Amino acid sequence: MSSVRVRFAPSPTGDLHVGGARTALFNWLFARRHSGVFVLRIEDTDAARSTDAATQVILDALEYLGLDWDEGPIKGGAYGPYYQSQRLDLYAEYATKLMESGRAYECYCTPDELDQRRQEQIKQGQNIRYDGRCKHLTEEEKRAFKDEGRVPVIRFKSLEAGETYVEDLVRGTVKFDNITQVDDFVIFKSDGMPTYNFAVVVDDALMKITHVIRGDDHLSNTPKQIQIYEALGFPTPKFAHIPMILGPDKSLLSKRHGATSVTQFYDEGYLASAMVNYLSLLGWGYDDSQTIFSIPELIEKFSLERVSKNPAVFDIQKLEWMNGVYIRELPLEELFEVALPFWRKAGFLSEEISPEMKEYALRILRELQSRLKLVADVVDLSRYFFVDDYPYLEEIVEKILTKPQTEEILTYVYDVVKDAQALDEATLKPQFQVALEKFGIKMGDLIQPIRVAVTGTNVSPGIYDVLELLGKERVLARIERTQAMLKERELM
RNA sequence: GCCCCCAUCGUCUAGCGGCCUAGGACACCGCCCUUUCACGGCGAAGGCACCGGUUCAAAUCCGGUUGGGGGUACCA
Repeated sequence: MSSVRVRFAPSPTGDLHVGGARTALFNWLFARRHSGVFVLRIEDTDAARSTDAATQVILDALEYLGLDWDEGPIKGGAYGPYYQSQRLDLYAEYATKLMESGRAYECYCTPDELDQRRQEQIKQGQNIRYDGRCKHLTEEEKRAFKDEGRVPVIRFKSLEAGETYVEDLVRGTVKFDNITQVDDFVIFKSDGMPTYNFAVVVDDALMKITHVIRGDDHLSNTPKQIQIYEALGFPTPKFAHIPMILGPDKSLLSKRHGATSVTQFYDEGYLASAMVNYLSLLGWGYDDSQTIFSIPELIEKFSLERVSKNPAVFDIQKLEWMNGVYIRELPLEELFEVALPFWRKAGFLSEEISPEMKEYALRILRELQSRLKLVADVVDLSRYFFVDDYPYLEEIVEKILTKPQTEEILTYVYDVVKDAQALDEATLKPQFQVALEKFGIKMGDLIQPIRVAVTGTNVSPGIYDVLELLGKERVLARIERTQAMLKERELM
């Protein structure tokens, strides 16, 4: 049994889209599942749109997701180069073979002429296809065109009868009519670059790709590619077309639906484990009860047989939930590592971190862990732990600190804290209970004003944890700050 | 226009002729826990697009309709 070789072949024209990431993931899982080889190939034949920067972004995104490739950029391999722009002579070689065997020919029609004829075909309700008029050009005719300054393209001479069958691992056998569906398409552009449908075949064949796993949008192109494989005498690989990813409005997922690039998700603090898990569920499912899968589990359980046929809507809420699940499972030390860049960026922590500061940060994370959906949330949720001039949420002050007795309650708490041995629940709670009697209020009526006073908001971890973390000095200062703030408001 | 693909709760999906009164997860709603917010626990609501067949029996098979998606480039 020959070993599995699959590839992911992005074109470096922008960020890595989640659709591309999902395709890369399925290929990677398939390779790992079958102890095969995962090849990364950069399809940069569109010179106008491809950039080195975009290539780097894609490489970074794959690295972040943990999708390591066995052959490709940086790594190299026996079937390189892995940039299409460096394989031009190969494409020329195989195009020449097709010319020599009579399966390709020069076409001198200009884009304008082609477009005009296309419009005509549309108007007449005909199939849109190349009419083959350059198929039998004489040498004189070619010379005449050249003298006009025309630069030819090379077209593939497609089959003129019969049907082409795509044996798809996800969809079964799909039949295409050769006459109406496969025309003499361009394989070499006038700028000397191969087109996708040609280069992809040459590369996949030469790189010994055994399974082509790619987006559904390529299904219609497959018969063209199969005809090239056959014309060149290459064995055809197995195909598996996986469903598209859509936005909430059921149209193809794109930038206007919000975050769609892997880089954006990385920047917002999504864990790679959550991204991979979520992406794996877009177009694939295991059984009726499991949704959380570790990467080893995914590798063990992934199979093309269970890939679904219908397009999947990208559900950001489910991704967020899943990210929360993985954050909660993270050891505190690791959570600290991922939170650190966000804290630094917010200016809460500097480059140098003392052991005491790290200990403090770890204790904060212990309280915040169950409250995070995105790692980026850690900044807003921990602000008052790091800055003393934290903002007061106006509507919360209005709601909580304008109640009668607030002044007295704060003063009472101030005195309790001032004399307390420790700011833990065991010490404080009995004292607070005394206050309940004294003011005729419930625990919530006591704790909420304290919370707003020391954090500026009505949302925080348990109050005893907050007070203890803040420490006596800061708690007293904050109560004073709040009292001063309230006094000022009265004057206004 | 033509061709191809697809069709189970709002969303992702389980289901591959009888285990289905259609299961799970997210979201939503209610309750519990509770000092707020989360977490956690419990519960409710919610779907086989439609019409014909085949069959003793269909969400599952076949055909059509409708709807959605993709392709039809000197983009990939």
